[in-house]
Amino acid sequence: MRRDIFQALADPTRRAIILLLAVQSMTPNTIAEEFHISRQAVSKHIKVMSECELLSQEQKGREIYYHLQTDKMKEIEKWLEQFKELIATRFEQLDQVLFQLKQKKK
Amino acid sequence: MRRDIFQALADPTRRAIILLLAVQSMTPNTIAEEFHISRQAVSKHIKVMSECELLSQEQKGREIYYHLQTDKMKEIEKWLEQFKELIATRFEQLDQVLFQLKQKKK
DNA sequence: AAAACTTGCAACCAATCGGTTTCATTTATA
DNA sequence: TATAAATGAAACCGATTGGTTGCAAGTTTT
Repeated sequence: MRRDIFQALADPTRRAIILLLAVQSMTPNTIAEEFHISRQAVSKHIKVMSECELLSQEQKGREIYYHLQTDKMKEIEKWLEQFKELIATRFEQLDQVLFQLKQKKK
Repeated sequence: MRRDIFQALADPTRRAIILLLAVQSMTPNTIAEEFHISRQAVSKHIKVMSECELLSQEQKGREIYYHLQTDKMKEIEKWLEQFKELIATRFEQLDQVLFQLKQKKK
């Protein structure tokens, strides 16, 4: 079961959990209170995010605090950068084409 | 069937198609040549991306050229910005806490 | 020691996903 | 005009998803 941060972001509930944990590390119970789904459903979302190393856990007595691994989000940014670079080169190519057309005119 | 650009990005094949189309608009057939899946499978990926308005089509005879709507990608960036802002405020809060601790010491 | 709390895991379920094969339609070409 | 090409849509399939309920295990609290 290959996990991927893009998959982690695909679900709206998980995105909301990420934003929650971006502000403050929390336990599954307190996270679940924010949504209208069961504690176990939240637990499954946490599992998905843990599997792609987006979350780390810290046991404190019988509670577990989940921390967001903010660095992992850079993978998204990295992909977006790659994308933007391609767009940029596309425009460079277009510029080149337009320049050549201009030359021909002369 | 609510579509979402985050869903569009969730599949690795679709991400590859996006990068392809970022360079150059293409027809389903030419896209399919790049992958080891059927043309129809590519067609389904295109459908998903069209449904969230990430692609637009341009009919040219019996061919259809698919164009990437690059603006749509900004929704991802927008969400990422929101995320980064929360992280920033978290550090501000941390700074505040550290400052208060320092004051107490005095 | 017993009861309560916090959690993860397994079993189950309907819906969706990513792929296939088959077919119908439209457009270009022989 | 018959044939070939390009595409989308539908039916089907096994795997995965996002949810549920029930349960077991560890930790506090009484």
